[in-house]
Amino acid sequence: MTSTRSTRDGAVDQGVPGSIPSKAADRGIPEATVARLPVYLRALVTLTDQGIATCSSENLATAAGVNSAKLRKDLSYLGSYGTRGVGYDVEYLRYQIAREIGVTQDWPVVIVGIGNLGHALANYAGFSSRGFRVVALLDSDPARVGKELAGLQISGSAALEDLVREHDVAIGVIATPAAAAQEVCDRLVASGVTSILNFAPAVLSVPDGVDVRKVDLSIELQILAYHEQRKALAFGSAARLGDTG
Amino acid sequence: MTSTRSTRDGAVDQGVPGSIPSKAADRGIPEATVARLPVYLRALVTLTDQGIATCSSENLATAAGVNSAKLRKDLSYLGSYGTRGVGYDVEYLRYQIAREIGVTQDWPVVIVGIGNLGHALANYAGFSSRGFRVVALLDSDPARVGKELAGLQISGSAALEDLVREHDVAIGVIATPAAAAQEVCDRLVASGVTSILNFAPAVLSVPDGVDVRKVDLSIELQILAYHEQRKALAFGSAARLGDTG
DNA sequence: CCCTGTGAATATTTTCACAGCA
DNA sequence: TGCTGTGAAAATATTCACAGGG
Repeated sequence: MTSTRSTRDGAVDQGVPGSIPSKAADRGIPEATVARLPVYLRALVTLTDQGIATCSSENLATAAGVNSAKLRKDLSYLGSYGTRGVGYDVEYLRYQIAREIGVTQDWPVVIVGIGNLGHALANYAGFSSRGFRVVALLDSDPARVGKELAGLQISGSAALEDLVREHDVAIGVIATPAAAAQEVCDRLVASGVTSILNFAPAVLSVPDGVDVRKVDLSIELQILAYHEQRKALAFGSAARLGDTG
Repeated sequence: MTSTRSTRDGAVDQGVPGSIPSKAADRGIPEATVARLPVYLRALVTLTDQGIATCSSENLATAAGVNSAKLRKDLSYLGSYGTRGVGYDVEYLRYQIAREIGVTQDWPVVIVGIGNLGHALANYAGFSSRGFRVVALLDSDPARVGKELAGLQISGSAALEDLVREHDVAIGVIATPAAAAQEVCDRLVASGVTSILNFAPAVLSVPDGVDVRKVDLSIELQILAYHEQRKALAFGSAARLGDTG
């Protein structure tokens, strides 16, 4: 470990120069809560679509798939946006959460690697509707460069640095094969990207201050397989199968 | 909450009939550890590919992107597979983890919803190489039914129940639009599926004993956006922007 | 009353630090 | 000696349970 200390949320505590460490300015929301805010946001949008204007913590918790104590605790980190005895105004809470997450503004995003998955990501509608705008698609395969996809022309990878700077991109999506991921990551970071969503099955190493989140299909399946195996052992021939220990 | 109690790992504690609750039989591995085992497994495969036969916890931790204390603690739940003063035998440890996860056997999987994403999932190579075999592709769109993809013919959704039973499928992948997800989920569960990987942006409700994992692009992006916003506030015009508090 | 917001109690996860074995 | 395996401590996260405002 170096002398820079990681905070709870995996970001970096660099003792920000002119900042006052007052409780209000440094409203440190727990990472577990941050990860659930988008879920609440989506649930609130669903409620709005159903014409529901007010909801209790119980209603919203059900819609979000959590229990109401957790929901209330999570919301308490943002402030007091409910009314005791009544509940929450759906629109108002939705706006407050969107603002807290930072999706009241639009984030430009680049996608690198337009194979099967990159293709699907580029066409994903939820992107644009939720505060993100795909501004560039990049691929190193000359056969793909120049093709149009989701209203954009696929650029060659040489254009990466220029495109990131031109559009002031802070968030990059990597959907390349594992072997290319680290190099792409390095180039994105060098160009100014400070958040990366990685779909490549590789561990990325990045400097402090850069956030990486990883989405990995086969890891998710393996986690399910573990639980399946336990269920099978529990119900089937008890503790016998394959246990050579 | 009903009277069945959830265990730490989100599965169900049904007081398994004939099982002995001895420490060895009920090797309850913490969920956080279970989620990392596939990462270690992949790192070990990478080390093998590089011709490395032995590694220290430090080596493996670096390859997996965690710290060595965490790695050793995690591995300690599986047993003592290392050698003090030496390290771990890569092949041996790889096999032990694969067995613990349950990927020494092959799991049949169905994918429901063959749009952009389902298409990409069906073609995903990592599937077959990691203990999973796609045995059926299903879609409700007649225009897609009958088309061939990744060596399989797409079936109409009416065939769901038969296919699940025929192949004894325990794991289902949902890649339909949100509106269809719950119905598909219900049908999968009714046919015998007990683990679901959900790519649809919807909260699924399932009976006790069924595990659901969710993968959601826009949630991941929003989590990154939150941290981006914090970084921007920290470095930019300090704590002023949009903070009307 | 009803339902939010929150301290306090529990549970889980991570990290430390070192005993103990090859 | 060097590195694993693990109790104990610290940090996080979840749940309980109830004070308090509308």
